[in-house]
Amino acid sequence: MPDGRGQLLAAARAELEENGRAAIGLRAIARRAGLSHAAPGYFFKDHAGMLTALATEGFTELSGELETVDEREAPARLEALGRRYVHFGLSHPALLDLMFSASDLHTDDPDLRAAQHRAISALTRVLDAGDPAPPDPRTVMAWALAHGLATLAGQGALTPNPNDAKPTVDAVLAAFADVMTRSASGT
Amino acid sequence: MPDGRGQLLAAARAELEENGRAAIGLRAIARRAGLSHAAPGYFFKDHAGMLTALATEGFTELSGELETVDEREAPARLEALGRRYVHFGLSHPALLDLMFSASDLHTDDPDLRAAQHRAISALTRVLDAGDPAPPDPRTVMAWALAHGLATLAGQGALTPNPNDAKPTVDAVLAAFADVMTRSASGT
DNA sequence: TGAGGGGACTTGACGTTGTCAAGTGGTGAC
DNA sequence: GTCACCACTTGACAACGTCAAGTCCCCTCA
Repeated sequence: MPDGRGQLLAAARAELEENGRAAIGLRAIARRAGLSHAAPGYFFKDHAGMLTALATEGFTELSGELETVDEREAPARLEALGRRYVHFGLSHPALLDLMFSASDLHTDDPDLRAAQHRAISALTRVLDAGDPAPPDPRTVMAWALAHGLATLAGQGALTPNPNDAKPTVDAVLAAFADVMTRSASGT
Repeated sequence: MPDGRGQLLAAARAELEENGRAAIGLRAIARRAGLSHAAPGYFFKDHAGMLTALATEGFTELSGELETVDEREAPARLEALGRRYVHFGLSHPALLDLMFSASDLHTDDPDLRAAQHRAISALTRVLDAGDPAPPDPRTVMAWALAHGLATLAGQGALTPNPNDAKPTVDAVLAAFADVMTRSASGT
């Protein structure tokens, strides 16, 4: 059960959340996982490759959370989706940051792309009830709002301590849902 | 006029935009600026200190752009603000990313804090016509939307190539302004 | 039973990095 | 004319990412 790759990824996750992105060195995670200094190179090829694997894991987890939203509960699903997205960002701020730092990742990695696609599908399925291209501006709007809220709150931009941000976040999500339904009813 | 600190910051900016965050090494920017390998240490103390200086510069520039919005043009100012924020993010994606990566910066640096405060003031001044605490949820909502849009577009999450994102972004901002005015008129 | 091959690492070495202590040169004050 | 200060440089060190080569162990096929 203790497979090297998994242990290394877990070590990297821990290092990321405890000490920030700069602390995830290949040798540091190897030490933490109890493997030799070159083991990460064997599994991930590269430092960027290792970050890519970490980001992939992040997208997979995010998808899992988003997919628990029931597509049928029409009025509340938008808010539910936003709440889950933001909750993810508040629980793993550094990971969300990494997931969207294109220049540090191998953006053409097929696993990464698949995981990204799954997360985006989870969003569009609920919001658009489909997968239209180009997406409805309102879908992108909801995604951008959730994403911005998640990153701002997670980095402590809204409140000095990220943990205090939840009331603000909830108020914003509620206001957004309110604004959306009002504008829709007036059509 | 060629002061060391300024040259180093310029070199760091160039390295960041050309090769991404991972490429801004202390020695690399020293080489690029034509100084000795330890010069960055003298000016910035730390690697994190150097990133902090870079982020500070970013916030100052962002403030400058946001402050050109005229506070009086009531209906359009919200959209104008969002457009400038997103434009900044599209022009300097890696910099915006860095500015909000708390774990890589010295977040208690007074210069950084002042620059952050100035940027946030520029936002709240236009949106709230003041500096209320806690801020109006709608203010935070507009900020989060602009921020999310800027980071998603800048990292190529909306379109494969970040440069193609502008039409999408414009559509979203227009839709947001529309939604906001509709919901306000129905009060 | 024994040879062969492959996966999962380790060992060792290389050049490069961040950081620090100590030095150097030039400018202005007294 | 010396003294102090500023803006760096020089040199050293441990730690880092990357690569080539080696080791161990399990599985397969004869």
